[in-house]
Amino acid sequence: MSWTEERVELLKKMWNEGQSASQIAKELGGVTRNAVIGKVHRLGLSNRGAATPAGNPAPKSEEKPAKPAEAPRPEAQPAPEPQPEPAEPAEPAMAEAPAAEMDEPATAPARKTIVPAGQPLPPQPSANEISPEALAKVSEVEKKARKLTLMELTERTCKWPVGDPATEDFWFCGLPVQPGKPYCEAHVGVAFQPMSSRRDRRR
DNA sequence: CCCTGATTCGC
DNA sequence: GCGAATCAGG
Repeated sequence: MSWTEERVELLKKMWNEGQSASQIAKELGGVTRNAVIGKVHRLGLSNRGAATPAGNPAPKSEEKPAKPAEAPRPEAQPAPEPQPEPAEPAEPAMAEAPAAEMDEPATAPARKTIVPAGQPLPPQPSANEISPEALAKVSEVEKKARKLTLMELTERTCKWPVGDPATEDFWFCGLPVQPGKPYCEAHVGVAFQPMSSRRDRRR
């Protein structure tokens, strides 16, 4: 494979979108993440987002230059979602091991709830007594989600479903999973409850 | 272990 | 110019 203009453009686009080199490499195909990084450097766009092409008095601190507004107001609207029904809350918190491996692509908590696709969002973590923080983190992370389809999921992509499976507006988080877990950090936070207020199971 | 980008250097 | 190997870090 060679760096055609199209490929370079896609590279630039994705790089500036904040995609990682490996993700870009996968997307392009035929190249490794090293190739991507190498190209990125040769193109001279190593510091993405921080558009400092022409001799600009580079900012001394580098943090999140490409993030204009994002003030996590803990009291602004951590409001998750109104639960339509008591439904199924989170995931099996079990002990520690949620029966990890299943070669099935469908390892997600996808509920086949027959909800009248109107506006309720059943598969969400439904606000329980989970840390409002964790919930806020989830809604925040969903913006950065890779929005993968079922087939795009791998052993290392977060399998948290977002949206209504009955509509087109459905996808999987897809962010890097927490090693050993089926979800990314944010979703692990809501999926595995600290096992409190969970004793309704009086077997 | 998984991942990230950065650099080097033979090709 | 290219990218594998390596480095440095999370």
